Amino acid sequence: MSDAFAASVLEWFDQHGRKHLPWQKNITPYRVWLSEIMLQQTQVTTVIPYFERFTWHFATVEALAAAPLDDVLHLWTGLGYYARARNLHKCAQQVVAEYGGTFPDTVEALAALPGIGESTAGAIVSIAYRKHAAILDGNVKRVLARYHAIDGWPGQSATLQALWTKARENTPKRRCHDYTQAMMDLGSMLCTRSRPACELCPVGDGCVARATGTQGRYPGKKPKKDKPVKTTYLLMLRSPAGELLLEQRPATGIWGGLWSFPELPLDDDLASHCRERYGEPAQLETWDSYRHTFSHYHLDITPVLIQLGRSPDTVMEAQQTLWYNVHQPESVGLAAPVKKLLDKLAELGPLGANGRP
DNA sequence: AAGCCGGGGGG
DNA sequence: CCCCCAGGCTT
Repeated sequence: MSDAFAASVLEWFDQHGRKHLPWQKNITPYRVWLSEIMLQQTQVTTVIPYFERFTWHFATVEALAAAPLDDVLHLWTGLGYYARARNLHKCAQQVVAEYGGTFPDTVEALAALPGIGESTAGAIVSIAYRKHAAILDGNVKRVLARYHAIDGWPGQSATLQALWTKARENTPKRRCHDYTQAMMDLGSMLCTRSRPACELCPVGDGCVARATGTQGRYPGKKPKKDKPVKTTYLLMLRSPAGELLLEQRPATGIWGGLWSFPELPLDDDLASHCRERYGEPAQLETWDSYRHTFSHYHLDITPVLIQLGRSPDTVMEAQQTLWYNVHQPESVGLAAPVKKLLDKLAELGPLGANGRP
């Protein structure tokens, strides 16, 4: 039963599967691991340029382990879920310290490392080491949920267990590495979220969802809850030399470890805050606010450009600060909205003009 | 079991 | 606007 399923999937893969993605060239455990971490909750087309930059800067796990965390976060800027980058760095250091720079080859040992869960471990074992292991990523969940008509949201443990059981049952001993890749290709190329191409599916004959026309029901959808809206000023404090003041955020929480503009609650009196803190000759320019959406809330941002008459005597609080030169960028991690604002500030020109276009 | 954690692509 | 993506960690 499972053999027939795998055989059909593999036959389709030989003809139509993807075989030229960057991490499919020069396959090593390091490169497979790096790609799998980047691909967590992130689409292939988004990951590709990041993967290229990362492997260019860090060709080996030793190089990654030896790098400053700020360099890692810098290269990760824009990818999101920055805990992945911090765990990536920590994991590299553990692999070097505990395994002499060679990734372990079992699901158990891999899943004990930071940032590697059961599915990512299975992908490394099967693809990099060509040993028997199952995966269960978003693609495989969708394929199996439809094929077996498994009800429920995969976030529920019962649903997840049912999917894992099917995933393990269907994974063949032979050509396991190709099967792993094939299932991900099947999910992303044919068994798509909307309008799946069932006519082209190699296992369409046995698919319960197709037979009953219920592809849209699987996998079960996550119960949605309305996201709260938060608001803030982002203070773009610009020195006479044109540099911007950035603060490093705490290691945990949103944008953990990244550098960002000082924030001020939208309720506060902007003018008096600046007067008290940065001296009178400051010029304020409030930009149009815009919405940045996270996975669990909206953040309405109002940027404020504050041109300082002189550099304040720093030492705000215990927080780490730096003056950022938009024309000679530091190698630090930046939140996406911060990077966008810095890019916009760079376009405004060397200095002088404190107005927008 | 539920919440936290980004940003972007596509409908 | 909506959805969800090669998930894992924390509580």
